[in-house]
Amino acid sequence: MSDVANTRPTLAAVARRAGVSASTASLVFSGAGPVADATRARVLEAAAELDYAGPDPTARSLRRGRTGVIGLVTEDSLGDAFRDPVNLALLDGLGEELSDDAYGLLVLPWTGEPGGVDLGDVPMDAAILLGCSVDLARSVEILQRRRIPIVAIEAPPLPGVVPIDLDNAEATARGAGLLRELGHERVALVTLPLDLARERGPLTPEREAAATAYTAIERIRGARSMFPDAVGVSAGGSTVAEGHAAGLALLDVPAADRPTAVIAQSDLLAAGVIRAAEELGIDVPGELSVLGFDGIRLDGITPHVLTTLVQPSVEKGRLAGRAVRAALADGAAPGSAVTAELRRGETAAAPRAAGR
Amino acid sequence: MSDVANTRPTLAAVARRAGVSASTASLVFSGAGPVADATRARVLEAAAELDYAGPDPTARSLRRGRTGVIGLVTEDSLGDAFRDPVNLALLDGLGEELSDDAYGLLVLPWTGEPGGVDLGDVPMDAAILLGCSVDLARSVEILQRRRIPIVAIEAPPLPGVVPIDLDNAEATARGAGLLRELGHERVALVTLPLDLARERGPLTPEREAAATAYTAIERIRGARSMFPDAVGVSAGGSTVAEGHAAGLALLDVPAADRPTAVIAQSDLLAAGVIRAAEELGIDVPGELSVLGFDGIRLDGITPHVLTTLVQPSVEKGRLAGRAVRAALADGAAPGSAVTAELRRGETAAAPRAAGR
DNA sequence: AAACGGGGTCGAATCGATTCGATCGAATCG
DNA sequence: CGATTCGATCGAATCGATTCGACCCCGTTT
Repeated sequence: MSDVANTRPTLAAVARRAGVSASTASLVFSGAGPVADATRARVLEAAAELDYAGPDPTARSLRRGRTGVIGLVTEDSLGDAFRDPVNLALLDGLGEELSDDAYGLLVLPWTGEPGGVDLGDVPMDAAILLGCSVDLARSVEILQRRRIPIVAIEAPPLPGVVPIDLDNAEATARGAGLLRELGHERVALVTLPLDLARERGPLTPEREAAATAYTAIERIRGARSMFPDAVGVSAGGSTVAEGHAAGLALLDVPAADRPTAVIAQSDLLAAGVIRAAEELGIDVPGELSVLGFDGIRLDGITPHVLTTLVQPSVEKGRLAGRAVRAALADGAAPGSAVTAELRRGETAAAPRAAGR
Repeated sequence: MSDVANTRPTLAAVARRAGVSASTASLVFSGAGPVADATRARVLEAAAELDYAGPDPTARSLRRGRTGVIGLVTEDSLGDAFRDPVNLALLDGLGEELSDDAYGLLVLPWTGEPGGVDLGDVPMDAAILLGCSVDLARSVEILQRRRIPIVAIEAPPLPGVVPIDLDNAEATARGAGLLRELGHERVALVTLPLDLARERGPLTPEREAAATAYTAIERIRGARSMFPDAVGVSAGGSTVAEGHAAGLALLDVPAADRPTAVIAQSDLLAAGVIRAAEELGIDVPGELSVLGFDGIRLDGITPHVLTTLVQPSVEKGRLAGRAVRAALADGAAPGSAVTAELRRGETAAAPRAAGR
């Protein structure tokens, strides 16, 4: 009652007060091991008297070698990472799997270099890399030295990293194939940001070569497998506004130079392109076909059912969650791959169907 | 090279190999204290040889008493918490403040009881409560026992908890006042979920009395200060779809029974109500005025500029971040309050303006 | 009645670092 | 040239718990 007043009580203090050893007190709180009812009651009473809040999580983590925390590394700012509906769906799946084991999700925006979080300094049991580019390799190394299991969602293959893959290139190729079948020849691309700089602007061979964002690169590759010479514009993010700007850049030109189809790398970008077309008086799909990617719900954002590649976002989250759990339990880690399916919506048709 | 092969190397091992004491090796990595260049080099070399990844964050946390983690407690599922644009904006503000000190944000969905995360078991330096209801009081107690500073955003006042408040009741009253001035008398409410159950349905005195969601309660109170007898419907979430459903419930009735204005507790709900009105052939604002709350961007979700109460969401995040930093630095914690401002948009007008 | 078994408790080692105070040699000062 | 100071390093204590093996006592089994 004298020196314990100010400082936080410890398990040892509780044990002393209850007249038992620290080991026994520990057993009371952890639930493991047999403890006589009378003893348990005495310890709990002592704890209540001292206002003890239970074992310190940090100390427990050290001893047990587990923190109960899983890091989610993103390359976006905190807010932007979750502004993408695909990531939200992924979070749903992830939450489903992780909540069972009461894991907490530690969101770590990885900005590149300056003063940001050093992945090596963060206490966590495993890491999930979300939409991370090639630059991350160094951080991956640190985590691996620390023997932390890593699950990467749509990342370039790295040794020791469990991949959750999406057939970005192949799926895009399938979508592009549809456009080709319909008879399109002048096709333009609207891509996701190419790198951490997120600079928007026309796609040049140099910029493409310097790109680091894996998903964007793969989808470009898929599109180019059908339309090798397609022109394009890179957006500064996956938003309707960015798609709108990109759309204007591509479509606000003499009709002869205008593409007859746009391959957008996300549904939000596609919606923006469609909006731009509407503003310019270009009929979709009559004069312009638009292909999206993701298959998110576009409630009221566009009146059309988008022609797009529907990816199983929630499932990706579940798979990532399961992979983490498996890695933590067995040490073994099942990688996996999912597939996006082409949905023929209402925004793709044969070129010049309007009969000009 | 023999027994060190399998297990993770420790600072002690590195020190031994470099021929220095553990204390000196620690100084090398922490940067504190003077170390001779030659010694430093030797230690780093030893570390490299052993593939040492730097001091273990868990051990460091225990010794230092700091984890570098801040808990963000929400009552939604992982995904749903971030589906609300207001929360995203808040995250932006929070990230701004927290990234400087390289704090990680640990997202903790608090589901109530079953097997979810126990807030007492999570290693964190401070906690931010986001949109949390009265039920949380017990968890708050645990955190306080653990001497963890708590910042609560829009929560009922609790002793020892730093509040970041919004004038929900007063702002709503101002908005309702506008409707009254315009001449409305039959006004209906569309509220946010009343509790963790999120049951949708008509507002009854019993349900209102049993409500636990602070923000919803306050906004109802504000509305009732102008329209004591307003009928209402509670939604199951802050989404356009929920607003749409609520709108249909309120508006799909004989015109004589229909309210002339709806006070929605969020912009998304308001957008849903407007959509429902459109479907029913009810003109907004001619036959129905709609008031929102939040002031988010509703890009293309509705053609109108919403009449709404614009709250400074990003600022709330910043304030919360600053409060956390202050609490961690000084122990002192500045609470604060922000105000929502009425924006007269295009969705409120005098009743029956269409001249029936 | 001796041996056995097991529930209940305790001591001591351990998890991996940080940090305070002490030590020691060398450089600086008067 | 002796005294003081400063830089570099080390030992030992500490952070707060968990856990393994040992131990004791008492009820069973044969």
